[in-house]
Amino acid sequence: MGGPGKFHARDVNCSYMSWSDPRDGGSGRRGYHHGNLREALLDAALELIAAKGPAGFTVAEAARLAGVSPAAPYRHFRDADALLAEVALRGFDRLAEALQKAWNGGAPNPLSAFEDMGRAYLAFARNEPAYYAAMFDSRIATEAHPGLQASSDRAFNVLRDAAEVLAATFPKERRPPALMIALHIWAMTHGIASLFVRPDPSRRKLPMSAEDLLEAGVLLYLQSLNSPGPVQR
Amino acid sequence: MGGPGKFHARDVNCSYMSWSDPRDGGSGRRGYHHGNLREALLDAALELIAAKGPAGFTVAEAARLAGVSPAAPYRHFRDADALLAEVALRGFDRLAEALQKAWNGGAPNPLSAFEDMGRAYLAFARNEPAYYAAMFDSRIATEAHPGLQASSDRAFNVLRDAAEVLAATFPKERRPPALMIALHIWAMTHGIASLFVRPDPSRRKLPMSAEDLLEAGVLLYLQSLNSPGPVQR
DNA sequence: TGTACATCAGTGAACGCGCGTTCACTGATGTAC
DNA sequence: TGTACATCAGTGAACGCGCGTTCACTGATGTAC
Repeated sequence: MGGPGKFHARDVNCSYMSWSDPRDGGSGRRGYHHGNLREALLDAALELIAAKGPAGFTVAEAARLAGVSPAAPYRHFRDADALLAEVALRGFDRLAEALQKAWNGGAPNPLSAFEDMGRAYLAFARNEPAYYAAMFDSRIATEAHPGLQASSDRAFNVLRDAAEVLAATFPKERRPPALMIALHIWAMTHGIASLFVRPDPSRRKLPMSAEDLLEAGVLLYLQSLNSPGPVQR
Repeated sequence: MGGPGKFHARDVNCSYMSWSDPRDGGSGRRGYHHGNLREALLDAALELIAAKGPAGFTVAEAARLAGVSPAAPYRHFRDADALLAEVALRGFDRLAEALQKAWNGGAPNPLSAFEDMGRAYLAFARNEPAYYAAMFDSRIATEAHPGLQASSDRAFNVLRDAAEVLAATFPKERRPPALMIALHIWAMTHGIASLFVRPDPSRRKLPMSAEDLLEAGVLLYLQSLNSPGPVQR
């Protein structure tokens, strides 16, 4: 497995720079103190989750990946769940950031910005399966870890705010609440991401690109907001 | 934990009758041969998954629940994954059955039958979390276990056939393919079920009933199929 | 009806393994004076 | 600038545990004759 030294940061995320202690001159050796163990453990957890699913992560192996004794992680995390919860929290932050960036203030226009957000969600599921699994698959109870709920809400609120702007472009009569629109779009997007996109053993095949499927679905859904009346039976 | 004897069938599923060997006169004792070990192991797996998630299931504990030595399961399943795959397969069969029943041949009319199917999907996620987790959450690769893919397809085809019938009730011009409709509805339903319905530690709160959310979403989506033209910007 | 035999489901002991967590400890860091 | 000391991050050995899997076995079942 990749790279020199005992660490395996590889393509896990962007905090590679923090893996080697700045004080060791970049040689890869370190002294008694790791210097960045907390970050290193979070990176190791990501790598393990990506490789074996959220259940395949263990504190002992994360410590080994970080080149540290099995007792060391307990200086930074109360237990395995606390570490996983922190991974999930950071995942929500990254997702919120990605969605925010894709929405881009509603430019060039709310609809296409909205579609961009959907694509960003799928891209996140595809490119960050470890975060995605920690956020949605895992044994972590959202309520049990303070901050996690807030972080999750922050990500959803990006979607909700966008839905608010988008909804305002549609005729007012019979328009459903923006919150509901946001929930529908989230559910469809999340369903597509979970069933067809994330690189999991249980991923399903799809006779078209997931992006196209989502775009068509969102367009059809939103089209109804222009529709004059209720569906006819 | 419940009930007399060493077995814990409880409310796991309907095969309770098979737990006690018919040859022991219902006393709960059994001889050297279990008589229904395969079924008992599947039931035990369901119970364990329900209690601790798909990762919390182990062959040894399933054997213990079934009142049998840890080596016995290997007479019936090659390994733990084979057992889990069988659980998933049966889950798809049960889901297909539930959807078929809810669809009820499209009666009383395609739209309301379609809505009933959606509710049946949510009910399945709510009431059979163990099956649901084994089917969608797990480490089981659909392709690796013959029959599993077919079983999964069978369930989806119920939805697809229904979409076919439903689509035929809408104006033909600009109507998307029934397969696509089915995928959109599946994704939205699955998203709602996964995020808001299944009783998991990571379930989210919802400001309305999941059933109402889904019904509104499906109605809005289908409404667009009556709509005269593409969405206006 | 009885007997010999093949089949096969379950036994129980054993193996090596990795886990989570604890503990008293130790070595590095940084700060007060 | 130097020294004493508090703080704290990481050590390494140990614990008890449960796991998956194997093995030669044994007892029950059913079948041939």
